[in-house]
Amino acid sequence: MEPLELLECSPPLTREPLNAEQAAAVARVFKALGDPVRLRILSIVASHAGGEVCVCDITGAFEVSQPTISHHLKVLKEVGLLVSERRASWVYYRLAPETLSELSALLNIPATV
Amino acid sequence: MEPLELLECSPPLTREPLNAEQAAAVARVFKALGDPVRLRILSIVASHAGGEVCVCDITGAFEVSQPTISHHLKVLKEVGLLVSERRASWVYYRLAPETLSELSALLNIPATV
DNA sequence: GACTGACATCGACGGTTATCTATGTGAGGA
DNA sequence: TCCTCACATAGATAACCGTCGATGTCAGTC
Repeated sequence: MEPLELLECSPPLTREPLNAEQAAAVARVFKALGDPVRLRILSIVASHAGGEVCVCDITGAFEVSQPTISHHLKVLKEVGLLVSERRASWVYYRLAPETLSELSALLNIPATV
Repeated sequence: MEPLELLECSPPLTREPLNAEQAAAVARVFKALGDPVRLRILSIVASHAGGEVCVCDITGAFEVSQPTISHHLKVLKEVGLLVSERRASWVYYRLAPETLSELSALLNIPATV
């Protein structure tokens, strides 16, 4: 699956109404962002020096169980917000390029002045 | 309730990890955006000439029932994405100022070059 | 005041989701 | 080979959510 395809060709919300297909694709990503734990995970990854974090760095920052964190990481990965790579015993997550920027552009409103 | 307060003071995701309170406030808005029908409603309002639409203009664009549209409008209003005003028999919705821009800024990633 | 049209609220139902514990898997070390 | 550590998957459960039909509310009209 190519999670970003429809996202890339969706116009800014202010230009024209989204059709059903575009809306479904975009909503999928926003739904992933609509959970406090996932948002915090994303911000941990996004703000971390070096651009990537080990899962153990994330798990330690929350009170929820390790499988729950694993579940949230999977969701963020499935919608194209994160990518992962295994090195030895550890799995590292980093931001998928472009996805956040595309969302940002989608929500951007041209200056009214 | 002031839905925008925490949103305004939340740093971009890439600057520092969100704390639990910030994440909860932001997730609330993204959750509202995480439904295809609500996204389409928002894009209809955002892209409409004049900046506001009557509920009847929205209801006609979907196959879901009128109470369902009313429910979604309520959700979008509660998180501070839309505002409404009644004039005579009709209710008009328009974008709440700033909210979309704040979300856009939140997701924005500084250029890596 | 009674009727109609526009919209909101209510209560119910089915599907989804966040969380947990238990277990599986894959890699490195003794 | 066996153990341990890091992480993912499976299955269960309780809470949440999107949708509906029925009904309420508010404004204008006859």
